[in-house]
Amino acid sequence: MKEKNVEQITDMDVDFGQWFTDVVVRAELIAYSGAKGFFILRPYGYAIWENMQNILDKRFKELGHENVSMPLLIPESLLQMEKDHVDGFAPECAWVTVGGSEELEERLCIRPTSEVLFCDHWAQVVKSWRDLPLLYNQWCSVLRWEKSTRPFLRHREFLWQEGHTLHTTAEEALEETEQMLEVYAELYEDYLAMPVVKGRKTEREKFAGAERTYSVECMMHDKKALQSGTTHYFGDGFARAFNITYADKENKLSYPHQTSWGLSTRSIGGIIMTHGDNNGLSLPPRIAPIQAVIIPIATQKPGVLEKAEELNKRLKAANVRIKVDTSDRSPGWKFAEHEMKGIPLRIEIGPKDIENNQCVAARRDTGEKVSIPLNELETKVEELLEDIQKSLYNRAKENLINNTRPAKTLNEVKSIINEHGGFIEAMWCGSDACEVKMKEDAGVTSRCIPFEQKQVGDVCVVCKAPADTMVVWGVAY
RNA sequence: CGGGGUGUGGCGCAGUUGGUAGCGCGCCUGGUUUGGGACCAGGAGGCCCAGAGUUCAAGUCUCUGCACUCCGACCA
Repeated sequence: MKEKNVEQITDMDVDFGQWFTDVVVRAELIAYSGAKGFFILRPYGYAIWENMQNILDKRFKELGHENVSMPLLIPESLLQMEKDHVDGFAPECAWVTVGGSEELEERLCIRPTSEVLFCDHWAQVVKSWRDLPLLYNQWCSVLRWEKSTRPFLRHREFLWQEGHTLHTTAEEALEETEQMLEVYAELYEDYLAMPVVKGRKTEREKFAGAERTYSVECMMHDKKALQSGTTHYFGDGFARAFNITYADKENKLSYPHQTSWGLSTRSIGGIIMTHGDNNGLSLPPRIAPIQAVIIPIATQKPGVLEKAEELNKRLKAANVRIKVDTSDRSPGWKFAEHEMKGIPLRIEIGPKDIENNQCVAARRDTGEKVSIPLNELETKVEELLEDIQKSLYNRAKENLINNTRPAKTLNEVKSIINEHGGFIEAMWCGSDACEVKMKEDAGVTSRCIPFEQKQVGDVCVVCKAPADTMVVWGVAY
């Protein structure tokens, strides 16, 4: 595709960070607010989030989850009941200390995550094995006082969903943890056209207070890793800390087993950095708020607007998320604008087309233009959207495969990272010291221990002790 | 929290040796156009980030803040 928009969007090969910022602002996904790290999700950006919400919310409910709403504020004493958890989150909490003109007796934390709120509530309501499992989810925003902030990738306040569940057995809770990871993986692979690496986090990288953390990891276009969704298994640690007990079938008081899992608007940053190019955003059809835009050419010529409206009605009836751009901008302007906004398909209809009983469709992903006979409109558009979805996925998958490399020695890791970046598959002995060494020497962190293991060696990439665990390493966002 | 960058109409920028603010884009009105960011005419819009200095005079010089942004360290 021809290079355009250079005045407006920084070339991604010149400065990927600036490119990203340019795209989110120019495509009207986000606006900066008056407070650092607090971003405005504009209608177009929010619409992407709403589509994700719809997909996930439906899945959650199919799997038996119920939505709830927990308070925004957490009393300090409550936050402190689980030691690892408070150690993990206290450094980035924001506090409410004054109500009206009164200094508060106990300061209140603005939730950075809501585990303790659920625990406190469950300690009161859970009585019997008949009450379990509890499968809860909430859509909300949380606050973490990040030091450096970026649109989508690191907000101080961000929108997410957090699922929290309580089970009678460890097995059931673990199953839930893995099942929800699978739900996230499906969202990424099937809807966002983003291939994922599924796996388990190391001790060092796991969630504060969790016994196990799983994640889906994605590779961005600049070959850095984005942790794209996490699920946690807590065992009965929180239950013990918060004294959540129930009478089991033998009338013994027992501690339930717990999970939590979250996915945030960060995923929108992932879509941008996976599919975007120098012309702006490029959205997978299944998540795009507008899947195709009709551009009438020569709108004053008789019949053009009417024909455009007719195509609009037909495609709408075929459940395509479609809009007609009847504004009085020039066609060229509209082409560039809608490309920047990542609309997967553009449909041009002008006097020449009407004469030939056709329209012209242009793909956002490849720039390719094809003529479509009007009697095949619906089927061709659906085919094209499907094909764009697939080809975006395939392209991202290629990027992931081509930039994942095995390494046997620390030196090899370093040279791969310096030369190519991307993911590195290397064996690991399981020791924290070796993980730290990877970070210090090569600048990479463990992304996850993939479920799909490969034997890329017999010994730890750092200490040479026998190792049978393969870890994926990378530079993370 | 460290290092860099930037603060002048909505956005991007000019602004000379200090003399009281301009350009492009965008926006509004009308008209002509329309197959890759069209053209003409008219118009609206500014406590020059803030505070304190220096000076007859500060967008410009000097301090001190603040904000945003990028890159590191830390985290979804």
